Amino acid sequence: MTSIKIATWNVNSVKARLPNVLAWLKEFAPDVVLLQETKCVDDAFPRLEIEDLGYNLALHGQKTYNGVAILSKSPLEDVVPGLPGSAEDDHARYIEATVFGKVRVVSLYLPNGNPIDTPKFAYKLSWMDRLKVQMEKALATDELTVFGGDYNVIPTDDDVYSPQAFANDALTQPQTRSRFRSMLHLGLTDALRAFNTQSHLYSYWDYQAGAWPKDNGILIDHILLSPQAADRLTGSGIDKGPRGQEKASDHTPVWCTLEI
DNA sequence: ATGCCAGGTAACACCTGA
Repeated sequence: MTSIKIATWNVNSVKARLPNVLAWLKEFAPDVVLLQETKCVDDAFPRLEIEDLGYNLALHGQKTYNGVAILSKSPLEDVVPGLPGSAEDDHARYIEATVFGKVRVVSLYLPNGNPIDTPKFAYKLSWMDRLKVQMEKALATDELTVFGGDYNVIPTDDDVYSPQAFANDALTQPQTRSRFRSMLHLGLTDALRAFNTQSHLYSYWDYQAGAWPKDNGILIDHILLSPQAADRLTGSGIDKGPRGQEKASDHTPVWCTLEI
């Protein structure tokens, strides 16, 4: 048996965050990393610096916005970029690959959806519907599957410092939350919650208004596991270290460990 | 509530984020 540590982190530009990312990879030593908001095309990705630390890469980037990636200390197999289900969706928000020869991992960046009275919210909801279809397909196999990323979903009012402040936000709407719950009801396990049941655990703190020192955060980065993966789950948590560093991303990594 | 910070693009302002 081998233990692997899988983490998801929205880095808010991999180029601007490169020193932070490299320092964290060395210190935290994850085996698999799911990145979001890399904000650069694949040719501009800081490939060599990360490969020097022993990682293989699967990239699905775009200019300025979005962009997802998978880093793995194992080779990456059967890489598939893009979320199926819409020909006109050109956002780089989804990539999947097999790592360690047996674990199917997905790095996803679910649309924010604000403001809720615009097509952006409809796009978010339809993207969630398409994601659920992918999850159903994965569950129809017997693979160990890990869906990690920035879901842009605050699952409950216990996952936000001020429910009132987010009452009209796309991240807390009933349509958003019901879709997230329906993913769990497929039989997926929330890796963080399997080992951490206390309320007010956060993975994101706004840059503005002193949100970090005041701990005014929200929990929006999640790792959902297929039953076969959940059977191998041995631990999980949030690594708040990176959020306190200079030039930090506004998100911090969420992680889990699997015995495979 | 908006856009108080941050990043990117492009150009010395504007868009997006959550």
